[in-house]
Amino acid sequence: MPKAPSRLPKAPSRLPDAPSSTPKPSSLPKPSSLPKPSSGRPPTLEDVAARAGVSRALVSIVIRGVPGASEATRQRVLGVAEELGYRPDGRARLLAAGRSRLIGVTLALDDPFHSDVAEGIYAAAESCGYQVVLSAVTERRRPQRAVETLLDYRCEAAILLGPLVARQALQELAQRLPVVVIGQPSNAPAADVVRVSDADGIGLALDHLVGLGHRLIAHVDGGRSAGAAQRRAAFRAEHRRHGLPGQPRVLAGGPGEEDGAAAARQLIEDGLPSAVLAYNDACAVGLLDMFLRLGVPVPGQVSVMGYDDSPVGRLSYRGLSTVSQDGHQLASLAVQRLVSRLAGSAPANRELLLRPALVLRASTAEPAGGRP
Amino acid sequence: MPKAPSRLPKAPSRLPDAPSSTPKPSSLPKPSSLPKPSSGRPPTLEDVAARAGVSRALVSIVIRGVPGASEATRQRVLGVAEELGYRPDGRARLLAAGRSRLIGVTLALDDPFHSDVAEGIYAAAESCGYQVVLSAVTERRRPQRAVETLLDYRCEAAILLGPLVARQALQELAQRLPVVVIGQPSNAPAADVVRVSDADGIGLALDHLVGLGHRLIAHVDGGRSAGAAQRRAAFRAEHRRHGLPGQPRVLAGGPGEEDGAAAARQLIEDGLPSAVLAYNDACAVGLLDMFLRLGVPVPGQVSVMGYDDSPVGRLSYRGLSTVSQDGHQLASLAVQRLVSRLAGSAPANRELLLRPALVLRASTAEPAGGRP
DNA sequence: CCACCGGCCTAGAGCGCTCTAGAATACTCT
DNA sequence: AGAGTATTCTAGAGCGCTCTAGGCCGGTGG
Repeated sequence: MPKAPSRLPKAPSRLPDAPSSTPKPSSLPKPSSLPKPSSGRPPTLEDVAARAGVSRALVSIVIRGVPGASEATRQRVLGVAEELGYRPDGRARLLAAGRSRLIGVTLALDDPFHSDVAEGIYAAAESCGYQVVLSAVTERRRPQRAVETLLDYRCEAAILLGPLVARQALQELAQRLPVVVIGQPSNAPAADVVRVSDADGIGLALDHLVGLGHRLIAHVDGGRSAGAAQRRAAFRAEHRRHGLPGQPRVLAGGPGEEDGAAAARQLIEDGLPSAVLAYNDACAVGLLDMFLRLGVPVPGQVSVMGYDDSPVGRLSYRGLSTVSQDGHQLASLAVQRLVSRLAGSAPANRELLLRPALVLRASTAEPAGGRP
Repeated sequence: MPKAPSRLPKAPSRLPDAPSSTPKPSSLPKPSSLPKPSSGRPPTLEDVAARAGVSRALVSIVIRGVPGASEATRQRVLGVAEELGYRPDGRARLLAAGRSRLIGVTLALDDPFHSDVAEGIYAAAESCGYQVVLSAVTERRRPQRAVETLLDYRCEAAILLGPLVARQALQELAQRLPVVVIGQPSNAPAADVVRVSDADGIGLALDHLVGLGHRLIAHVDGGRSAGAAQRRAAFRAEHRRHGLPGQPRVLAGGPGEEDGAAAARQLIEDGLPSAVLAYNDACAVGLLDMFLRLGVPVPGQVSVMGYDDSPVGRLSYRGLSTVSQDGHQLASLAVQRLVSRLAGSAPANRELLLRPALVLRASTAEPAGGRP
C-alpha cells in the first residue's frame, strides 16, 4: 500500500474551525446525506462501485445513462450513488473521455445583450449534452487572455461574444477548434458567424419611421463598437433607398447612455431632426433622458428608436421602440452550429444571418406636423 | 521524510507559465507556432519530453517552475514547449495534483456590481495562483444549479455573488469547501461573509441628508433583494437616531428602475418627502427619471440618493449621489480569505465588514425651503 | 577506500474517469 | 442439443499530468 495519506490532510484541515464558531453544526436533517463525511475527499466511482458491489465500469455506465446495465442494477447503483452524495468529477471525466464536451464562451459581463445570449447558450448547450464555461472579458482582462483560459480548459469549441480578439488571433484560434462569433461579422475566414442582419434591422427601423411620415432622420452611431460600422453603413444605404432629403445625418456616438446624452445635446444645438435612430438601446435611453431633461418632448417633437431590445429600454415608462435581436435564437443557432461542426459536418455558409424584428413602443410617433 | 514540503513549491508554480503566456501567446506571426497542426490534438507533456529528449517528469518540473532542473535544460525544454505550442492541460493537471487551484464564482450576469466584483476576483485570484471559473445564475438557471456546476469542476473554494442559495444548501456547501458570500449576511454558520456594512452605508447617507437640512426622508426599499432587509432596518434605526419626525417612511420598492419609477409615482401621489434614499442605484435612477417626467425637480424639490455607485448613476448628466461599495476590495478580501482558509488557517471572525464611502454628486442638495 | 553528500534526472504509480475487449450468463432459433 | 445472439457485467488500458522514490553522477571528508 502506498502512502496516500499525504494527500488527505489538506481538505479536512478546515474542519477544526467550523466547530469553534458553532457549537455543533448538526443542522443536517438527514444524516444519510453525508454518510462518509469522514474521508475528506468526495466519493469516487470506486467508492460507489465498492459499496454497490459492482465494477467501476458498471457504475460508469449507469451514471452516464448509457445502455448496458439491467434496470435493477441501475436502480441500485443510482441509489448508492445518491446515498454517498456522489458527483462525477468533470475533469477526470473529460480527460478519460478524450473530449471535453465543453463549450467556452467569452463575454463582457456588463452587457445585457451578452447576458441574454449567455443564458441561451447555457440552455442550448445543456440540451445537447455540452457544458459551458464562461470567461469574462473586462477592462483588465483582455480578450486574448479570456480565450487562452478557454484553451486551457480544453474546450472543444468556442463562442465569442466579447469585444473582438484581433483578426490574427481569431484566425489562429479558429484553426484549432470550431469558433462561432456572435453578433458581428468577422474577418477571420476560419470562424463561423451567427448574427442578426444589421442591414435588415436598420432597414426595418427606417421603414417604420418613414412609414410614420418622418423625412429628417438622424443616426447616432456606435463609434468603434461591435456592429457600429455595419449599422452606420446600413443607415446611409437605407437613407438613400428611401429617397430622404439631403445627406444622411450621422452623429458620432457610442455604446453608452452618456454617448446618447451627448448626441442629444448636439442635436438640439445643431437643429433637431424629426426622428433619431440610435446605435443601441443604452444610447437611445441617453437621448431620451437628455431630451426629457432639456424639454424636448418624445415622441412629440422627436421620435427615438433604439436597437437590441435590451432591458433598459423595455421599462414601461420609458417605452423605447427598438429593433429586437433574439439572443436566445442566436445562442441556440451558434450552439447547433458548433455541435455539427464537431460532428464533422461543414455547414455550407460560414455566416448565418438572422432577421431582426421591430418592437414598437411609445417613443416613436408621427412627426410633429403630422404626415406631410 | 514525511511529505509536507513537497506541497509548498506550488505557489510559484504559476509564475513559470505566466511568462510563457505573456511574452508571445497571441500574435505569433512565426509559422513555427504551428509546427504540428497536423496531429489534430494539442501537444502533451510527452510530446515535449520526446522532442527535448528528456523524461516527462523533467518537463513537468520545468513547466511548473519548481526547482529540480538545471538552467540549461530548463531553457531547452521551455524552448521546445514554445515551439510545439504546448499548453498544459488544466484538467489533467488538477486531477494529478489532487487539487484544482480553482475558485468558483456564482454571479448574476446582469448586475453591474457583480461584474465589478468579478473583475476584482479575477485579478486577486490570478495573483495568488488560482484560476477562476464563473457560473452564471440566470432566470432559468437556479443558484443551486450554478453551485452544482462549480462542484463538478471540483473548485477548492467558492465565492457566492448571485442571489442567495437556500440556507440549508449553503450550509451544506460550506461544509464541503470554504465559501465566502459577498455582499450580504448569510445565515449559514459555516460560510464566511465579506460585505460592506449596510448600517454604515445607510448611516452615511442619512448623515449627509440630515446634514443638508432634510427632515422628511423616505426610503424606497429593495423588497426581497439581497441586503434589502438590512438597509431597511438600518434606515429605521438611523431615522430614530437622528430624531427625525414621525414614523420612518418606507415604500415597497425593488432592485430595478421600474421599482423606483413606481415608487416615485406613489410618492407624488401620497405627498413628497424632501429626500428619498433608494435601495440601489437602479432604483434611484427610476426615481430620478419619473420625477423628471412628472415635473418634480431634483434636487430642487426632492433630493435622491442611490446605493452601490453603479455605472448607471455615474453618468455625468444624471449625477446621482450614492454610497459606494468597493467591489475590488471586496473581491480581493474574499479571495484572500479563501486562500488562507485553504492553507488551513481559520480567521478569527466569520464576517468581514467594510466601511462604505459617500459619493456626492448632483442629486442631493439642501431642501427646497433652505435649512430650517 | 568507502560512505555520504547534494544536484539533476527518470521510472512508475497513481488521480477519477471512459472505453474497448471479452467473460459470463441467459435467451433464442434451427 | 448446439450454435448463434443478446444482455449484463468486468478487467484493464489509458487520458495528460503530478509526485514520490530512487538512480546516477562528481565532489568531499574520514
